[in-house]
Amino acid sequence: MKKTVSIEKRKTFRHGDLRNALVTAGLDMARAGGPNAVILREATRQAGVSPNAAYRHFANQAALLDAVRSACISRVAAAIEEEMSKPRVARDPQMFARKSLRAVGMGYLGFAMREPGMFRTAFSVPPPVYEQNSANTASMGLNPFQLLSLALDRMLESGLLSRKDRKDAEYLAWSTVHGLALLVLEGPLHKMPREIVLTLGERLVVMVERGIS
Amino acid sequence: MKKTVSIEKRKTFRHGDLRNALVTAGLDMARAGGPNAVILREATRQAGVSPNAAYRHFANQAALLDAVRSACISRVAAAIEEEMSKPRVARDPQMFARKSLRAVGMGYLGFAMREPGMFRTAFSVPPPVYEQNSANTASMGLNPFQLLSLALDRMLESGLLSRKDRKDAEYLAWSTVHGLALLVLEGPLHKMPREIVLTLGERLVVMVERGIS
DNA sequence: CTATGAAGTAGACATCGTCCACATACGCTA
DNA sequence: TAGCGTATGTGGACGATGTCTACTTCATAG
Repeated sequence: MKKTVSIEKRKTFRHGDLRNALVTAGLDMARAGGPNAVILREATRQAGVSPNAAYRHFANQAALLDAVRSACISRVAAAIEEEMSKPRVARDPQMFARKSLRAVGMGYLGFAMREPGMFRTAFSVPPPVYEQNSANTASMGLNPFQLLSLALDRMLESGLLSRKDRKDAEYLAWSTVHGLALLVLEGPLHKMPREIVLTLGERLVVMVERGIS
Repeated sequence: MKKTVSIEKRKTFRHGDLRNALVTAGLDMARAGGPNAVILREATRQAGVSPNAAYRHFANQAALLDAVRSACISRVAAAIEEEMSKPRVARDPQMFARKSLRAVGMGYLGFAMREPGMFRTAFSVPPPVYEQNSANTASMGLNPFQLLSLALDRMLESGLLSRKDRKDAEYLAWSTVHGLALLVLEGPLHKMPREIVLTLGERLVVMVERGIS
């Protein structure tokens, strides 16, 4: 239980990179136990620093949590990007668009199953991203929402989606996989086997593809 | 801020109905602030009782939260039932089935918008309801999941759904509205206006109807 | 009428977030 | 190069929460 990671009893008075150390520690806790497990004091402990030192870098524990969440969102974006980059060749534009949408959905779901704690942390309470984007990106420079938009744009361009149906389609598609993920991670479907979840995910994507237009 | 509800400084040593009083207090807190706001000590305070008294009725605060969640789920079920009972006449079976599904979805979403705290409490962490039902019902004696199943059965019976597509369809449909609700309540769509949410909800139901078969 | 056990009380402890006052030493300026 | 201002950490304290171990009260079964 007592993990006490990396407490080298630093000799310099200054830590040198405390802010980062705290976020990293917070990320570990988030990974292991979700947003509620991100304890400010524990983070300072792991960084080998007194509790109050944290307040030189974060206004309060909510601010720390916020930084951790931001990191988590980036991970989600990275997972989606990786899934999107899998299909090497993409000759048929429509097939390409379809595969893109599928990749976004399954990348999202896959990450949720692989890293429940980080996923739950990424999408909890206070980041009003509606009509507003601030970082949280991965290598491609896009956040999860923007990656989804990209996939939907490909569907529009390839003629799979009318301009009218394209509007706000991200919210429809997003709701779908997000719902499944949360029902499984912190909802009544807690005990559903992961493989079944992914199978349902595939059906979900098909459903979106068919029902959205 | 200080609500201090109903502290009549009871004269009898026994409270008489403490368990219920605690759940009620917990429900109030859940309504106001979601699952994290359900504080054991505060509940005992509102019941006019010492903190430890709670331990005569609940093993720990998690157990109290569990009771509160159960109550919240019943409320959800009630909301859905009400929405389902609205369409008086139902001549065409297919139309009836469609309306039923719509009612479940919109009842669910509507409750989420009306009672965010209770909704968030209802579907958080630990009630493994997958392949298992224990109470949490409303007047009709069905929990939200069973009400959804009922609607889908109507679609099957009226020929709107093949037997194959009917299988596990509840998870697909459920994920959809649940996702939208949570993205809005405790996710990035926090600031999305309620009316827009409901409009998206309608589109979502249509999407399910079309894409599910 | 009594004793037994369920329901409540009292006090204590560890942990958390956070505030205030104080200490340290990095790096710029004179 | 000496000195100093301030960013960064430390120490101690406070109130709040969950929970543990006694102790008390009293309704009721025998």
